[in-house]
Amino acid sequence: MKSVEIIETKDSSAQTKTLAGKVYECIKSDIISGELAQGSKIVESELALKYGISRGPLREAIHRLEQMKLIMRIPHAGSRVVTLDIKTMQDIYTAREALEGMAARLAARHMSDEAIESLLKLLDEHEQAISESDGKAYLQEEGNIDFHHRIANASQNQWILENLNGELYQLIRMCRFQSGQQPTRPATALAQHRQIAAAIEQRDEELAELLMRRHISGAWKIVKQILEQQHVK
Amino acid sequence: MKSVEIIETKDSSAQTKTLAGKVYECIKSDIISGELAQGSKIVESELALKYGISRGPLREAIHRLEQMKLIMRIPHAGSRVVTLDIKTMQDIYTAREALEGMAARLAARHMSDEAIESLLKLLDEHEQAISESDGKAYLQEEGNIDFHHRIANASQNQWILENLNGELYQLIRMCRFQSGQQPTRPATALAQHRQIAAAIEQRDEELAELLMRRHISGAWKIVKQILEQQHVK
DNA sequence: AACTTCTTTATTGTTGACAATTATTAGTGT
DNA sequence: ACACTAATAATTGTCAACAATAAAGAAGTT
Repeated sequence: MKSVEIIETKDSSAQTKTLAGKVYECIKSDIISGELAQGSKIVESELALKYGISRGPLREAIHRLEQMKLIMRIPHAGSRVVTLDIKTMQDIYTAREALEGMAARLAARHMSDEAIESLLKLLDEHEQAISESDGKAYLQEEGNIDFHHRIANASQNQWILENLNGELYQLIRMCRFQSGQQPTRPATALAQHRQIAAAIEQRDEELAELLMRRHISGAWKIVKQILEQQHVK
Repeated sequence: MKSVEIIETKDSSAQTKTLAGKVYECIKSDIISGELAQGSKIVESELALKYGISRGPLREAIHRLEQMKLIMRIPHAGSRVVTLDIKTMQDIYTAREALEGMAARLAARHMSDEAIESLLKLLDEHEQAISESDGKAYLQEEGNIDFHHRIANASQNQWILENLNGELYQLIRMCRFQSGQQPTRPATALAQHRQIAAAIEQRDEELAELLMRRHISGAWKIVKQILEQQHVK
């Protein structure tokens, strides 16, 4: 019986002020980490007891998770944790390809010179991190996310930003987490990141979008192989 | 004091079985139609009284509207109807351009021959409708939506489909409704639709995506002009 | 008069009990 | 033993009262 105690993080500060928000974060973590198994049934009274709150705020948390597509719900019949089959993940990656491609195009258009410089510096740090410890790929993974976040931010498109950092990001993270994927080919990824950054630096919108889309569709091919090896239908 | 009574429609049948679902549909209509003005404050007890339900389900409805981005909410401080400024609408249209462009690409890949034939037939009907009554543009507007829906469906991408028909569609509809936009240049739109359909028929993914993106970015330019004329900041 | 602080008020967040619905199980007939 | 129906239990949906929080207004100080 764990009680609700969350450290306030910058991206969820506004949400965690309420009980529902805190529990939402808790359950989200449990789903993404697999503590709540895919396809398992969500019983409101059970979870309410587990987190030591009443069903009201818990219900709200569940609804948010439903909107985040981490939970499937049928009226009067209850909710289940989503099951990530290959088709679902392909749809996610395809949507991400479209949106993040557009984000790269917009970044090439809007990104400030200082932000571009900072981005290039970030890539240098990544290179150093990779060469220094080619085993510890964790940092590279974090850096990977960082890179993509910066592009999304630079797009200055609120809708695209929210969807990339919200729904799509959570589902991809869940997929990575539960299939135990280690970052593949960090050097290749870095090279592609450099190409994208260069295109942005040259304000070449067309190229930036094209390269980002290739980068993501390439990532999907690898993820797909891993999933197929694990007999995920 | 209107009570809740909704005719079940196919796309919302699963949602309207519960009180929260019905009220959600009601409020959504009121927001899109402008009966609930942009930026106006949402007071829970007020609305609960208006619709004759308790605050529980109403709260759930509000949360859904928030996820649909029709309402902005701040914890402990209440909710307001979203205000559609030009930047927001531009973000929406840009996201739509990316997603529907991808949808057109996927449609060119996956659409069945019968569906394509049916699509071409639909366009013939549109042509007839336009020439018969070039004043009544309402039908053309409906048809426009129908065309885009078919492309989205043919993409067979669940995520893209849900977002195009959900969030993005509602916000664009709200914008159209409240700025009193009449369908502009139905003949031009039809011609572009024909081009897109032709590209799909030829299974030319690249061209289908390109044309769809041009089509939507063109539509945005017109919408933008209208909004600017109305001094929407 | 303007600013700060405290009090009041209005609104949201939370709770536990109750109603409605669905899933499960027991019972009956063939 | 199997299929169908009826009673039962489990779970979700709804409600109304209570607590916590933030906005609005009054009082006092500089």
